[in-house]
Amino acid sequence: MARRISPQNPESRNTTDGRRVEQQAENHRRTRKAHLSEIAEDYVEVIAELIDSNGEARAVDIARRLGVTHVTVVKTIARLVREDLVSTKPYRSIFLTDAGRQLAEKARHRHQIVVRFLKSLGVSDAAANADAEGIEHHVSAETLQAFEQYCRRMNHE
Amino acid sequence: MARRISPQNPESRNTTDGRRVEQQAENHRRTRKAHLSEIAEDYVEVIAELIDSNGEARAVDIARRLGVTHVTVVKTIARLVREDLVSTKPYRSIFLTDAGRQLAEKARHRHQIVVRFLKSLGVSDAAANADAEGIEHHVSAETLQAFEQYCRRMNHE
DNA sequence: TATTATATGTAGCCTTCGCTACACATGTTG
DNA sequence: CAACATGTGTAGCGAAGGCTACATATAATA
Ligand SMILES: [Mn+2]
Ligand SMILES: [Mn+2]
Ligand SMILES: [Mn+2]
Ligand SMILES: [Mn+2]
Repeated sequence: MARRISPQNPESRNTTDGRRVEQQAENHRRTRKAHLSEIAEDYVEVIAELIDSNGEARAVDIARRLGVTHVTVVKTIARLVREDLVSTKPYRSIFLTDAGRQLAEKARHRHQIVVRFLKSLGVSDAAANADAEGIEHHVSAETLQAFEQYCRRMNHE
Repeated sequence: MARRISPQNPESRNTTDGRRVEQQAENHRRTRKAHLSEIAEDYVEVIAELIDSNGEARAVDIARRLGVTHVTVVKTIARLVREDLVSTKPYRSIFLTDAGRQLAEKARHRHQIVVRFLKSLGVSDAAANADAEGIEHHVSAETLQAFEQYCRRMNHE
């Protein structure tokens, strides 16, 4: 049983199939890579929100909003500093660099569109907000545009 | 500048705001948790595919489809064994447990719905397939239902 | 101002998912 | 069956994101 059709046996290794498999791998790689930027996006998004509403972003507030401890925030912020998305001074609050502000703006924009889209589809506010937090990071420009278009169509009728 | 309205100053700490912040934290926690199951879902999904098409799932094939090395596969499979989703014997291929099969079925189903939904929205095949790989893991039952409903509406007209 | 509450920072731990390098088992083929 | 190709396993590394415990700094207040 369990006859071996695959690896060493070329049967399932034709070019067509090989291309399909490579495409699948590429999609998974993209998704994994997206996950690396997810956290960065959520951080700068929350930081931008805090700066808007409070005038500044402090580690405890970021921690509270992300549901992690302040230690985790401090460590992650260190990475974001390395990546030139935020800047800090000891015992002072956290600032966005130009790149960080830009990323935050993009993230916020996308977040809003995804939420609006889900609501337009008939999803409840609670579920829309919850799901958007994950979905937002995996939406390509093309898909985002489709979401926007759908919202527009819904409103203009 | 940068007046301090937040932490030690109660101004932005009323109950309403506090609840909103707690909700936001909960959404982020959910998303993080979802990420832990993402990889498990992708693995069992790919394993199920391979068993269907090849009669068995081997580490190299899983690796090829996920775009990682076989070492990563072996290590992750070890975790899935601990979690009772798959089983292995040394130098033999990889099998799904009942729980694994069940999860794979759910993952495949969801994956298909998300892809169909995106295509129905007008997204290209390439983008739909790529984006679905990430989106699928962040779609609640409610949202999935909304996706299905939309597809049905599109077909029945 | 002294005390207390809150915020920030640091040390050190864990887990997961990646990788390379190399050893060993199994399958294929001359 | 011997040689070679392919698959599997293991050792050991790194980066990230979590955490607790504890030290230090800053802010609020008695
Ligand atoms: Mn998010
Ligand atoms: Mn967001
Ligand atoms: Mn996936
Ligand atoms: Mn999938």
